Amino acid sequence: MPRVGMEPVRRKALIEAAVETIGERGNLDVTMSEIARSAGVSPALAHHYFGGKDRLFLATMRHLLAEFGAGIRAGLAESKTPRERVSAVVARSFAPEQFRTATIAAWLAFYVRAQSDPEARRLLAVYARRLHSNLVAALAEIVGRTDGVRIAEGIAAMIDGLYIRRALKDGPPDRASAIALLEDYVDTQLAGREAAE
Amino acid sequence: MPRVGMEPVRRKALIEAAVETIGERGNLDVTMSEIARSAGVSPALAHHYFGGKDRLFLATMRHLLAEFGAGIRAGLAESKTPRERVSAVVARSFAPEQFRTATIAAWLAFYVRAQSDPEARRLLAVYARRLHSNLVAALAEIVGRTDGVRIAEGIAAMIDGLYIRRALKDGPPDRASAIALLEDYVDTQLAGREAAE
DNA sequence: TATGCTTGATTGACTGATCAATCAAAAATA
DNA sequence: TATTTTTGATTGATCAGTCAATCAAGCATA
Repeated sequence: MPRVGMEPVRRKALIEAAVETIGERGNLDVTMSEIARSAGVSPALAHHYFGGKDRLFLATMRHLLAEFGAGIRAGLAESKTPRERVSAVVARSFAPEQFRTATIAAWLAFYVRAQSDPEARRLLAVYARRLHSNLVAALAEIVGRTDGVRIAEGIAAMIDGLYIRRALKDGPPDRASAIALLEDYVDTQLAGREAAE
Repeated sequence: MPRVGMEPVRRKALIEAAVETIGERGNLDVTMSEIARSAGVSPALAHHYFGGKDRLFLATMRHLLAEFGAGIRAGLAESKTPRERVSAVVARSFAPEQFRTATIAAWLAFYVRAQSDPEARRLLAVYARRLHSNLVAALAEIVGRTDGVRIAEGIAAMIDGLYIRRALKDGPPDRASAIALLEDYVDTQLAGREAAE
């Protein structure tokens, strides 16, 4: 088995196995053995490459955050107007890879983790801040900074709320209705503010 | 020590200790010993009265849900108009007893629990359904059933989102701004819909 | 009023299982 | 042979749950 250059392959396999295992279980009470087995390696190897369970979890969070961030950036890149950028953030937040049952469950589990793990908390705070500033930047061009900040908070709260509520439902996630609810919020808010200017 | 009639006293103390302990830790990885110590009794007594950790957790959830439900009912009782009832639900959702750091953390932990524990899931589903039907009943009187259902979903998502986001912040919860964001959502939505009728 | 019985309350000590982490050694490649 | 990859076996710690024993308060009886 041991060919040279296996490290990045194994790291990736273990991280993806962690997402799946956590997603299936719905929480972080998964063992290193389970994750390793799902990745097709021994538990000892997982320790070898990540140094411990905590660090495997953090690496998994970073992976999820990086994917999410890449999606947002791609969406922003192909948008022309500020209004389109808002829609892009919303749409990418519910992109199929993100709004999957396993991914949603993992996000939720990591939110809880952030309550007690400062590094996990810091990572989530970074994500929240970026999302917020992207939204504010776009919204401020339409309705000014003050209202932009408020609407951005409403959008962010609604996105997170739809995620957490989704975690309690059965069946496949309904992306379309989530996006529709958000778009309706944005439209209604912008209509009200523009009229008030 | 052992006076008769201690059972209800101890049950209550243990449940409240569970909320505090879970709230401090931020997750459900608390031991029976910790909860029992915080309640001032031995771990064995906690097992004696609740039969196990799982059932203590479920009893704790029921306690939280019952308090929440009582708050909502009280708010509805003192409201006259449908619009007031919506505001009452919002305000009571962020009532000081509910929107406390420890309580919020416990809610979040129980949301995760519901991913793997069917009974926990059932309890949360009951709460969600009641909240939804209360909101829809009030909103339908103002904008009709179709829009009422949609706005109710938006409100519920935003409430849950503000809870989960609150869990990541430091310092005391800011109830006022949470309520303001929700009220703004409701006002803007109702204005748009009424105008469209 | 004193005596002893019953019952609920309470605990300390123990057990069995689980799991993260370690390490020395094996296996495969370069 | 030297290096990287990989694992089996082991350890040490943690905890939920159990159980037999203790303790205090009421209750009945004499």
